[in-house]
Amino acid sequence: MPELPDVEGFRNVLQSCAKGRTIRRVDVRDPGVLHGVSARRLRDSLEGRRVTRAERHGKWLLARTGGPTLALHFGMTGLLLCADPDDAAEPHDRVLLTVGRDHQLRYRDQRKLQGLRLADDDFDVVRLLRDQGPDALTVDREEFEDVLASHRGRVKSVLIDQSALAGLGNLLADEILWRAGLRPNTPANVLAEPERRRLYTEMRRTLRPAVAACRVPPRPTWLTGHRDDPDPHCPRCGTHLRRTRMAGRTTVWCPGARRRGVRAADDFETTARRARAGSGSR
DNA sequence: CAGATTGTTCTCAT
DNA sequence: TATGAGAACAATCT
Repeated sequence: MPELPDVEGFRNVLQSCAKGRTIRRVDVRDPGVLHGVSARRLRDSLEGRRVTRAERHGKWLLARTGGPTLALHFGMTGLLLCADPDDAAEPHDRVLLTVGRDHQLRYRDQRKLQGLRLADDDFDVVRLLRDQGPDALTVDREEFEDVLASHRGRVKSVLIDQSALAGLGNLLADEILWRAGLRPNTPANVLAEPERRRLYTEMRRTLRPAVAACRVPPRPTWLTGHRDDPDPHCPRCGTHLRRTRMAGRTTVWCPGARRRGVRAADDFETTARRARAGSGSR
């Protein structure tokens, strides 16, 4: 589940739950989620330290302490929540961090595909993020277009390749390509300038509401709202949606006419904006 | 029971 | 060197 918007939500959880508070207790209930660090060393490194900053790069969440940094990755099913330390933990709560007097961060994950790491210092953080591309939420248009121009692979593969661009997952990539009216199997480096520009614009237009919702919202006007339908149709043009496999992931796309669909989407957003502005000013 | 899953990483082939 | 396919990882659901 967790893609950039979800992790951005977890960053807010981390921020509001722990920022400025001291880590009083580290309770590793399942060491299976720890990577490269023992439960003991994690505890000894973190207990007594204060959480100073919550940062995110791509799908990585970082809890800075001024000394070591806790790095969290949520795989497909992970999440972070803030609870009362007195509330009973659930079976999939793998690590509990009691912060301050009455807050507790809980790393919960049904599976254990990813997990927690400890970076001893800032060099370690750099090492951890070394292979990550620019963050999808903050990358500027020029750099984004450079990413496209420098990859010959299919544009969908490039969008979900964390070393090319960090943060997008399977749902977001399909959603953004659909909005931009581009086929996922197009080689990234053959996209013309207007297409590259459109892709960047639609990435931003998709990310903004997704981050606000802390997920890719399955709205009726979005591809994501229909991709799991038994007989999925395009919410813009009604064309029967195609499901294929690309880069090992289920890929949903609309084989219908393209420019028309893009305008329809633009019109929808513009109309919605006007409606809001109108109702607000009257 | 087979097959699927919104993530990453590795191996092998092209 | 770059890219793609497939498997592996863990746990659950259809």
